[in-house]
Parts: sequence; structure tokens; C-alpha cells
Amino acid sequence: MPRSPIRRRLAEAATALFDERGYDATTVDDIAARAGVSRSTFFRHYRSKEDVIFPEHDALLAKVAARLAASTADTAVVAVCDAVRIVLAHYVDDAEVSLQRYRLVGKVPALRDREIASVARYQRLFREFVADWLDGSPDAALRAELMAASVVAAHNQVLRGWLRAEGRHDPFGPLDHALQYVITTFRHLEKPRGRETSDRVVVAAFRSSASPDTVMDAIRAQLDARPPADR
Amino acid sequence: MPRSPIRRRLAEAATALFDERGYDATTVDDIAARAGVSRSTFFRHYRSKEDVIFPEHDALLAKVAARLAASTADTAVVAVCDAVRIVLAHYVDDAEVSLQRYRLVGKVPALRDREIASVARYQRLFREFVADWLDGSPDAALRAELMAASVVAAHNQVLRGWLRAEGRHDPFGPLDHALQYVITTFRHLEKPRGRETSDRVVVAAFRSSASPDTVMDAIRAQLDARPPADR
DNA sequence: CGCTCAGAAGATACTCAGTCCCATCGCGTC
DNA sequence: GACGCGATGGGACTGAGTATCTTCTGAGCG
Repeated sequence: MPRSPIRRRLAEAATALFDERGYDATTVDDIAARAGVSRSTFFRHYRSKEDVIFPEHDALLAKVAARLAASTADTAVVAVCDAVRIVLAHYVDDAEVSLQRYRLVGKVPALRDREIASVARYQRLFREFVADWLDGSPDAALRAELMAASVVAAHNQVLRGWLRAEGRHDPFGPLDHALQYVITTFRHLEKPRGRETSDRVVVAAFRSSASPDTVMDAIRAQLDARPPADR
Repeated sequence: MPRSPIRRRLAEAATALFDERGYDATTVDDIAARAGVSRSTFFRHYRSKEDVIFPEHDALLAKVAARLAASTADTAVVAVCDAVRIVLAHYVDDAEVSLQRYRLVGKVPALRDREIASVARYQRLFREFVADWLDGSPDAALRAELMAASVVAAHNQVLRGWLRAEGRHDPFGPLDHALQYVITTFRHLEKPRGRETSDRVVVAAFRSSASPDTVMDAIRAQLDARPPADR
């Protein structure tokens, strides 16, 4: 069923009509008529009127989950930050559609709520992933919630900025910048996987009994991983 | 309109029916009938079927906004953390209703989405408040987003725990504990209002090309400002 | 070439949420 | 007792979403 030509026609008809008359003033019959199919057919291809606007979310969620599962990162934050890039990439790949949806969602409260619910699903996925990862450590559930919320918040902030700018700049730089806040906030709360160094990065830098210069370098590296405002 | 006896009757009828037959299997007519009023009257008192489950959210949002506006806290995080207590208090005050709603929401996806949308409104309020407060400082918008998301996440985590435990323990201790993470994470990123201490500990330490010992001390100081679980 | 069978599309009827409008009723006021 | 007014009842209407039945189409096969 994915990517059938009729799905495409329906989506195009819908966006055109939403653009011309607005979301509420457009009925499913209108959409079907413009696409040259029957109302029944519409509901065979989209579960609801809203679904025309928010497609592929399930597939994307699955992709993100797969990425998490395959992650080789040493900490949960890093794994999740890595995974959230997929989401942004998805928006950027379909910039045209994303922008159109953004404009529409800004006007229709029902759609806004729906979008928020979608985002919450990613957040939940992240939360559960992190909770599993951290399982056993103190306040695991709480930290998982905070991490997931922060990563999603960082993503949202960058995405909104990109959308407001009508997709004119590359958003991955800003995303990395934003995620740096999150990573530096949470990374030191975790023990990196595999190694049995019960300490944070900073301390590890000092463990290697190196020259002061080496120490300084390590520390600088640590600092470079921080958000600029902190330097 | 608030607190009319008929509103109460409707709410009681609705919760009873939702409990007996489930949410989807209960029609608005059923509710109205059991409450002994007409369908029209139902919609005069509640905008929608979902509204019977989520009352007072607007009023609560207003209360939270008022608390924020009247805040005397020295940093934005603290102000927001303080405000979020009102939300939890509201749930705890109506423990019976909150628990019933929790059970119902767990079963009906549509209600879950609706609740998420409600929470998003608080988050937005917080975000805008913090963004105003931080206005001008670097990455203000990003930090506002992160702070708001974190405070809400902390609240949600505690609330869910309390609900899962069927309201048997006091949740304000856990809430404060959770908010400590958030406050210690964000507080040092803000200049307390009024005072003019423009640097963070870390920066000062490394700018001065000091001996490794001085560096170590500075880092320890930095670590001491972190959440307890980290030490 | 024509038959068959299955999957996809059309057609129709139904339920129910939500909106609108109008008639009515209770009730206090003048 | 007439008037006004807010709240209620009642009924009509729109539109989303579901279920069911019929019709088409096209691929495979004799």
C-alpha cells in the first residue's frame, strides 16, 4: 500500500484544498472528488482526514527505533541524540511538504494537538530506551524522562527555527549545537558502557598520568564539548 | 457556569458510564440521559465528550500563569519549578478524580493524546516565560525550551509515579527531588537577577593559565554544583 | 480468445459528535 | 399580569468514520 499513485493524488488534492479553503472548510468528499476517486477510497488510503497531513510517522518511528537498537554509542544520551537526527533528516528531506504542513498546523488547533501527540511518541520511545539502558542506576526512570524530554526539546527548537526560516539554512549545525547542551548535561551522569571506569570524563583525563600539557588538552576537549555560552 | 450542580451530575454520570461500558461505547446521549438532562444541555456545559474528563485545565493554566507573573525567584528555573507545584497540587487535591481519569486515559488513545496536548500547553507557557526572562542572553530560546521541557518532564515523572501508586504516598518530596536535578542543571547557566556575577566557575578556572592543582580545584567546585546522584 | 477469481474501487446506509436555531419554561421585575 | 431573560428541550443539519454490498479490472489460465 505504501506509495501508491492514488495516495499521492489524494495528498496533493488535500494540500491544495487546505491551502485554498482552509482545513475545516474542506470535507473529505471534496478531497476525494478533486482526486477523482470516491470517498470510500479516501478512507482506504488514509485512516482519517488528519492522516493526510501526518503520513509516514509510524515508519519513521520504526526507523528511529531500529537506529537506537543498533546504536554503538557508549552512553544513552549520545545514542538518543544520534537517533533524533533521523527525525530532523526526515523533515528536511521533504522540505516542501514539511513547510506546507507547518503553515497549516500553525492555523488549526486540532492539527497542532495531533502533531504534539506524534512527538510524544518519539519521546516515549526515547524514554523507554534510556530507562532500559540506565536500569538499576539511581533515579533511572527520572533521568530517562529528563533525557528524553531534553533531546526532543532540543530537536523541536531547532526544527521550529528551521521551519520559521522557511528551510533556508541547514539545520544540522544548530541541531548539533543544541544537542551539545543535552549531551554535556547528561553524559557525565552515565557510566560509559563496557569500560569499568566509575568516574566521569574529567577524572579520566587526569588518570592518565600524563604531562600537564596533555591534561590541559584533555580538559580543553572536555570544554569544547560544552555549549559556547558556557565558555 | 463554573461548578453548577448540573455539571456535577453530568460528570458523575459520565464517569460511571465510562467505567461500566468504556469510553467509546458511551454516547453523549447516554450521559445526558443518565444525568436526566437533554443532549443540548450536555453540550452547553461541556464543549465535547472529552471535556468531561479534562475539566478546569484552563483555570489551572491561568493560576499557573499568575504564579509565574508574581514570582520573586531569582532565576527562571526556580520560578518555573515553583509554578509547576501548583499543577501537581491540583491533581493531588482531587485525588479520586485524578485516579479515575488516569485509569481511563490509560485505556483510550484519544484521551491520551488529549492529555498530552494539555500538558504541552503548560510547557509552552513555561517556555515563553523563560524565554522572556532570558531574553538577550545567548541561546535564550533554546535554553527556554530545554528548561520548560525538563520541568514538565520532572513533574510528569513524579505524577505518573504517584498515580501508579494509586495516590498512596505524598508526591511533593519526590517532586522536589526531581526538580533538584533540573535546578542544579540550569541554575548555573543563569545570572541570578540583580547580582552581576558574569562568569561561571569553570571558565574562570581555565582562562587563567593556572597550575594543574588549581585546575583540579576548579573542576571539583564545578562538580559540586551538580545533582547529588552524580557524586 | 474467453473464463475465472481476487483485489481494488464505487455506492450506500448507518452511527455519532458537534453546531444551530427555535420554541418553551421558570422566574424575578415592573 | 405583562415583560424580559437566562436556561432548557427538541429537532434539524453537517461531516467524520465504519460497515457492507456491489461492481470493476486485470492477471493468469485453459
